[in-house]
Amino acid sequence: MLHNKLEQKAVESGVVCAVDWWAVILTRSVFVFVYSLESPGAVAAMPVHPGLSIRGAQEEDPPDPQLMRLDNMLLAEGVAGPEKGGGSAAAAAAAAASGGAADNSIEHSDYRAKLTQIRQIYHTELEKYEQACNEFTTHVMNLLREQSRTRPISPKEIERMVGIIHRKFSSIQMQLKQSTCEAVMILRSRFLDARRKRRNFSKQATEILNEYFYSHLSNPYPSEEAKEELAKKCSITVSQGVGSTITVSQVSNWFGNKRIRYKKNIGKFQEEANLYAAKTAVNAAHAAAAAVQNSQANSPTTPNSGFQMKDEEFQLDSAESKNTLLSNMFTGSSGSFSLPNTGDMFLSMQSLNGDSYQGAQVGANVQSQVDTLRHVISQTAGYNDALAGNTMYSPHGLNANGGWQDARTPSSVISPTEGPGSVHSDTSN
DNA sequence: TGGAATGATTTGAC
DNA sequence: GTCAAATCATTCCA
Repeated sequence: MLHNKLEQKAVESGVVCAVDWWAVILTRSVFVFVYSLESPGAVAAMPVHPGLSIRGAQEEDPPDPQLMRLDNMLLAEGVAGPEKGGGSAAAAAAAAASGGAADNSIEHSDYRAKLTQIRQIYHTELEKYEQACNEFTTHVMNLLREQSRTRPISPKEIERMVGIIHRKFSSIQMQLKQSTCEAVMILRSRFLDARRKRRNFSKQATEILNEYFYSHLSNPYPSEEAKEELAKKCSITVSQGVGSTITVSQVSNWFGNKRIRYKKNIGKFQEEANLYAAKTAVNAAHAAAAAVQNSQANSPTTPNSGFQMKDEEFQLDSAESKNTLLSNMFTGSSGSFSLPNTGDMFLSMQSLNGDSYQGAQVGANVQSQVDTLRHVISQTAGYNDALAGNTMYSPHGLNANGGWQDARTPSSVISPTEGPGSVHSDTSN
């Protein structure tokens, strides 16, 4: 009876209603933030009510499993707990989950910035909430003190009232944490969705990747260094909007997809393979010519001594004049080329590869291009039975089981114009 | 608009 | 950890 009267008085004085009202106010900020992800600026317009508090209740109440789950989640997401660079841990986790893109892309920093905002809102509201709870408890205690003048109030009664307040504020706290978790989840899903959103690579990027793939057809497994190099090369040419770069994992994805799809449908990729093989072969010819010129210039008696073949060292002008034999074999740049005498062609490449330059780096450097040319030759000459075991003329380096020969010991040549002479060790395997 | 192409993800083996 | 394979999800294009 007395209790009912007291509660009624509390309601009349707006005490209990205020608690429910606070539940709305305190959690609104977080919700508003979530919706403001779409329309930033709305947060600033929201009024903020002065606070409450309930620290005592948190210490006294038995741990709520749901609350514990929320706490753990907020900690894991980097919202609760000590600040570590504005939730960078969560951002890194999200980046890792999205394919290991450890780059500081715009999207990444955007995610971090928004997570920091959520964290700030959460802590501000939590602080206000604790303060408000303390004030509110004090207010109720004063009310009880007033009541004690007219009637005796037992400690049990006081305890019960405080308990009611604490439970109310606990539920508010739960709502705040829930809202924050939802905000983080929404942000995260949008962030990940945005990354999942597929964009085709630029033509140049695809060309670079294809060039590498077809020039290493016998073993299309680029090393980490090669992947990095390719990613770097591709990023230069990619223009897909702000923050669009090709990462190492994207390069890995690309090669993974390419290997599978090539193997599944060799016929379909034939033309493409020929095109790139021809392209690479011309490059190889140019490189070989440059090597010849270089070696002659450097040391007439000891050819090729100390020669290092690299893209930037190509001497295309002289290559043009010294390799008309090979260059003339390819007509146009569309990939359609004629091989009137594939045997001769192969012989000339053999001599390039082994005979004339045996033991020299030049020979090693053009090895992959020779492989590519062999592929062209074999295709043109009708060596289509790739899986039949003719490894000499295997157009794609696939073994009889359908796997690439020596797939676990990849060649790691950075540039299609480089050869096995500059093989990098593939630490990933 | 439907199918092809393609980048990303998942799963399981190693 | 990487890989192949299957699959999903999106983009491209006739």
